[in-house]
Amino acid sequence: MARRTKEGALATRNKLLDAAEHLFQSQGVSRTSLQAIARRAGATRGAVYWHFSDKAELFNAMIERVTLPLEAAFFNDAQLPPDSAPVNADALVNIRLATVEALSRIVNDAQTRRVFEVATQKVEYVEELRAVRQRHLAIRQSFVSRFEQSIESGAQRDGVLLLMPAALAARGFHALIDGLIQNWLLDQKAFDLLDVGQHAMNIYLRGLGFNLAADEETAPVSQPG
Amino acid sequence: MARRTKEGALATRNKLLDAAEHLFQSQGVSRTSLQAIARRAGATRGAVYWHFSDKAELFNAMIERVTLPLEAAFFNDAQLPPDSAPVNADALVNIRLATVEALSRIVNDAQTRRVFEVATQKVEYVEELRAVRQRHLAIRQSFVSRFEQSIESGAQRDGVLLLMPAALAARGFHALIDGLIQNWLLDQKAFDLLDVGQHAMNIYLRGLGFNLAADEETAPVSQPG
DNA sequence: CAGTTTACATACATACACGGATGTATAAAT
DNA sequence: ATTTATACATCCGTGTATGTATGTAAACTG
Repeated sequence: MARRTKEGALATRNKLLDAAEHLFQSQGVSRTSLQAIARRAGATRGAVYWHFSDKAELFNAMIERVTLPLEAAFFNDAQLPPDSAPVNADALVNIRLATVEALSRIVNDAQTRRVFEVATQKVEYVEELRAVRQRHLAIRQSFVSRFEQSIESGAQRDGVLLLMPAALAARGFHALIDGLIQNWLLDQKAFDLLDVGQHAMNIYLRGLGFNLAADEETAPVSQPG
Repeated sequence: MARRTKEGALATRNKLLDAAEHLFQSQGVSRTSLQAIARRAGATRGAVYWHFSDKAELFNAMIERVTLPLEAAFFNDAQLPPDSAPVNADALVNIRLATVEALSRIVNDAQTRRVFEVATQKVEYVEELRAVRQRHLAIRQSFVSRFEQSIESGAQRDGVLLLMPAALAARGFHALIDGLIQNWLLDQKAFDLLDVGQHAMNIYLRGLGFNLAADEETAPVSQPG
């Protein structure tokens, strides 16, 4: 066979990535051959090598297919149009909403969950995947920076005296969320990610010095009845 | 050559595990052959197969060589002899001390750090390593349970009204510490694990409702001058 | 409609890794 | 002093992954 059409080619590409997701999840990345990926996608290794230069690039594409939209959502929702509430200065609320939405997506979207599981448990981050690691670190840094800004501006707005430099507080906040996600992915029925996530987040912010009593109702979204 | 002596055999075994640690760290578990491990240890695959049935068992032995003493230290230090202070009822202080010591060990002991790095970044948790995963989950659960008890008893002792069920609060606490460790391992010069760890821990506990002002001096250990 | 490019499929050459079989020198038991 | 089990070393057969080279039909181009 050969070239079907440009849309057909893109469909093939997506099928390959779909197959990779599932196989990586069940067998791990290193034990999954390109042959197996191609077979599951109803194609051959020829198709794989046409779309991707090697397994590392395929892996990278698989990750980005999920994380790019997720990052966009995060950075858009975080600076959402201040039409719902005039308090657009309260960056802390934005962060909390965005965090809840991220947790929610991990819980509810199977593909996101699958890819996260692969990225955290089913792959070895060695030299070959240096690019992925670098990107991961960069994204993490941008998250932490955003947290830092939000915490700092929130503290100034509310006249809160932070008990810890904002930069370090942001590290802790990120680690808390990240740790919850990773632990939940390891044993998904051990606890309710949404529930524990929201509570823990509020506890941490309260411990930082914020008084969340006022907007307490804002945080537990997705339960408006 | 052949049987040197029982001590010699144990030395060989340890050399094999040492070699495995370093090779796993730099190349990942799956890309490291038993042949390479043997070579680095100054032995051959024969020695490997004598001491371990396969790579999974070798990996498991490598993990346990570090985690078994660490667990013992944690569960001993946590219920340390109440001679230094008569307040042995304050389980919260014990937990905080044990946590700081654990972080400290990760920062200061190269071998512990190495094995943690392998366990979190350089291995794929697939069927073959189910035993390791099960053990990991069990240990985590015992940690969380201990946290839960400490939080609950601490709250009762201090008359603190917890803003969250102790079981969930413990999940959050564990996720915070675990997340900090994992993030630090990913980029060890991004922040100071001891510093951020202690601050974040105190912030979280304060957010839970505890007033740590009294024993605040107890927490920032390892800085007595 | 002929040529070119695209989107794959097929075939092959190379390269290891694994596990098991077998060999063997030495320590320990008798 | 034998015997025996131990602690390895060496060799080999088999399976399988990777990368590349080449074949080819369909789509696009002019």
